[in-house]
Amino acid sequence: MTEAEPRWLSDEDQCVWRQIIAVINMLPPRLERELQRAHGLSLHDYQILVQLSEHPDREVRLSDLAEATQQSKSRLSHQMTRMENAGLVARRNCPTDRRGAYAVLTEEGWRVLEAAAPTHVESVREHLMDVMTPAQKQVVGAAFGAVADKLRPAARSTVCPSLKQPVDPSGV
Amino acid sequence: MTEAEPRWLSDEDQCVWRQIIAVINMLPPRLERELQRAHGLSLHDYQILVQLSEHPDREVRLSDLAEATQQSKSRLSHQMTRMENAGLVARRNCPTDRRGAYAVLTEEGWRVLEAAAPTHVESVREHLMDVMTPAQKQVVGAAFGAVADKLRPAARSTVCPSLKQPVDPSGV
DNA sequence: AATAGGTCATTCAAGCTTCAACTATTTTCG
DNA sequence: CGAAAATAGTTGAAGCTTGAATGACCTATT
Repeated sequence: MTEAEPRWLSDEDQCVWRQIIAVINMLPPRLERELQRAHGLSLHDYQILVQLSEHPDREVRLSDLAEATQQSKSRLSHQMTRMENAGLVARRNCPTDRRGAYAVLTEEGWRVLEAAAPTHVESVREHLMDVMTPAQKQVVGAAFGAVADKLRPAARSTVCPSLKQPVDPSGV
Repeated sequence: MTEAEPRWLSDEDQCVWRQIIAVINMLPPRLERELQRAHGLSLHDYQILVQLSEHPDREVRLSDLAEATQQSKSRLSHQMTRMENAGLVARRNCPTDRRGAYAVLTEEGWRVLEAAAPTHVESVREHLMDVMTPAQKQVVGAAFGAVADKLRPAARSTVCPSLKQPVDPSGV
């Protein structure tokens, strides 16, 4: 693609976009392979374990979990089934809403997460965080924060009580 | 996720990492849905069409194409089969290396790309480029260029020169 | 010229993701 | 109230991705 016609991307923007998409294409597979080899977990498994571990009683409503991990309910449902079969999580019916259910972290799931976390963090450092300067990281954080906010289904940012204790800005 | 024992992530890094992964999780599906609805193309289809369109004779060796689009040969092979069936590309045997093959952009593929490009560019703008300030874009380009370079098997840098000049992050 | 070892590309099977359809429950509101 | 609409979550089938295995060909070394 070359011609500059209506609302095209400038050369600089084009270049930035290609770097971003290259990272999007390469980073998750790399992290996943390392997680997989070392602990038999997928990246999505890991993200779910992390979410659960950070919530009171290590349980989260499925809808909230789907939103927190940026995936469809359908996918989460399949994912849950797999992780349930692997013994990492369990489902629990919601007493106050009979449609609903909680995902609960099992003891096993907690242990696996504890074991996997250091390796995974090391991967993230090696391939991402240690490659950027502190100043770059700060700008990237701000820029991607804005992008992510705009991508998120805007509705319920402050509503749902079962999510989010206040405090820690890093802790979603 | 609590103890800080080995090499953990700082709160700031943690926060940056979560923004990045949120974008990685949300951006491609969003762009893909818009491309799909408007032109029946997947993001990977589009990336391949773009690559081909930019090469002499609109053809590229499959290995090179796989590398340029950051995917495995296996995946590309399946992808090619699908796109061939859709009439977007064709395969051509390499005359000088009988193991090899070229992917060639068809007339149809070119037309589809021409039709899809404006919409897709608009999506990229809307969800990504227009959300970042020029200064942010520059820093993100440089940072992700470094990350991508380190993730790539061996190859050369693809950071365009304009991104390499340092930037004052306070001006962001 | 022979052979060992590399590269190019495809195939298969298993697993994962997507989308639409579906059940069951709760909420809205005329 | 009671019908319509919205929400929570699941399911199934089709399609896509992955990783290992394979076949075919090239290249370096001897």
